[in-house]
Amino acid sequence: MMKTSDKRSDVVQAALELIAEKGFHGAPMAEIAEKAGVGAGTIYRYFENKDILITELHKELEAKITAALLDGYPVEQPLRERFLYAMREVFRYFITYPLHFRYMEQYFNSPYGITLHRDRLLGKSGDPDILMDIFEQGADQQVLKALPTSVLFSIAFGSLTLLMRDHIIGFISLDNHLIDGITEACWDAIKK
Amino acid sequence: MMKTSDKRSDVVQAALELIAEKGFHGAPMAEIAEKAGVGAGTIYRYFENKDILITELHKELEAKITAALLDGYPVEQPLRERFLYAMREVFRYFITYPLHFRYMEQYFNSPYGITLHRDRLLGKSGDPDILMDIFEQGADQQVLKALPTSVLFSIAFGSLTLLMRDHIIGFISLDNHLIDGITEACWDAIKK
DNA sequence: CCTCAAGGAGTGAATATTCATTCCGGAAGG
DNA sequence: CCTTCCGGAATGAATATTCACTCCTTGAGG
Repeated sequence: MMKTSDKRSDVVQAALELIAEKGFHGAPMAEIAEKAGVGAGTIYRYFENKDILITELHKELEAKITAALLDGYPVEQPLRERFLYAMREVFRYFITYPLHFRYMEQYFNSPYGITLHRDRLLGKSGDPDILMDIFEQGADQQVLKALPTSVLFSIAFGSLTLLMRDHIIGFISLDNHLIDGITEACWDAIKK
Repeated sequence: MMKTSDKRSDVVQAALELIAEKGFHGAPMAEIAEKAGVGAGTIYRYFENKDILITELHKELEAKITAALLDGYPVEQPLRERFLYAMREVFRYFITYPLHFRYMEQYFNSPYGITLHRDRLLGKSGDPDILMDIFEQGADQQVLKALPTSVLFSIAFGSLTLLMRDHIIGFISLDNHLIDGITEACWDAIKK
C-alpha cells in the first residue's frame, strides 16, 4: 500500500530546505517540525537527535550525488574525457539541485565535515571516489602534473565550489557553454 | 603611554582564536571573556554586541592581509609575475597566520560573508582588489582566457581555499616548492 | 459484520540548558 | 570624593529534548 505521506521523508525534506537556506543554527527543530507538518516530538521517532538527523541527511545526499555521477560515466574513455565528464556532471547535478549544494556546503564547513574530510583523505572511508581514481591514474600515466592527488583534487573542486556559490546567488549563470570553458580551464590546470 | 595590557586587543585575540578553532557558535561570549582574562561585561565596553565584534575582527584581519599583499608587490612586472606573486603571497600569509585563514573562512561561510561577497562582486566595496585588477587587465590584454573576471577569480581562489584547509589539518605540507607548483597550475588554468 | 482492546505512531506543552546581554557593586586612579 | 573602568552574577530569550497523553489502526473474539 502506497503511503500518501511519509513523515520521515517530510522531516528530511523540511530539514534540507531550512538548513540549506539558513544554516544549522537557523533551523531549529521546532521550525523543521512545523515545515514538515509534523509534531516536534515526531522527529525524534526517526532521528535520535539533531546531529543524527544532520549526518543522516548528508549520507542520503551523498548517495544521490554518487549515483548521478556514476550514471553514464564513460569508463572506457581516456582520462581527459572522464575528467571533463565528471566535472560537468557535478556542476549539472548541483545546478539542478541547488539545495543539495547549499546543504553539502554547510555540512562541509562544520565540525561534522571537517572530521569527515580528514577521514576521507586518510582513506578511512569505504567508497571509491571516481575523482580520486582519475587523479591517481593520471599520475601513473604521467598525463597530469606531478602534484599530490589531493592537490589536483583541490584545484578542480575548489573552483567548482566558489563558482556554484556565485551561480546560486545569481551573480553568474552557469550555462553549458560557461561550464565547458571552466572544465577545460581546470583540465589545463592539472594536465602536464 | 604604553599600556602593558590592552583589554580590547586581548578580547580581539581571544575571539580570533576561539572562533577560528570552533566557529561562531562554538565561541560563547563568556568563553571569549575567560580566554581574554576579562569579565564578560568588559567585552561590551569595546563592542556593542557580538555581531559587531565579529565584523570588526574581520575588518582588522582584512586590512592586515591587504597590507601584506601590497608590501613588495611588483607593480611593474608583467601580468604573469604579478599573479604568481599575489597567489604565493596569500599562501604565505595564511600559512604564517593559520588562525586568520580559519577565521576568514568562518566569516565567509556565514550570513555576514555572503552579503559581503555579493556587495564585493557588485563593486560596492571601496577597496580596489589587486587580484581583480590583474584579471581585468588580463582580459584587456588577451593573455587570459575569455572567461568572466569572477570566474577566473574563483578558479584561483577556490583552489587556494581547499589547499589551505588540507595544509592546516596537516594532510599536505605547503612548502615553497609545492606552492610554486600550485600557483603555476593555477596560471595554466587561467592563461589563454 | 460488529466491538473493543492493544500497540504504536504522533503530539506539543513542559523542562533543562545554553547563551548574549545587562546591571550594579566595587576597584583603581586622579 | 568622583569618575572611569571592570567583573561576573543575574536575567531573559532561544532551543533541543523529553514525556505523558491522544489518537488510529489492526485483528481477535463474539
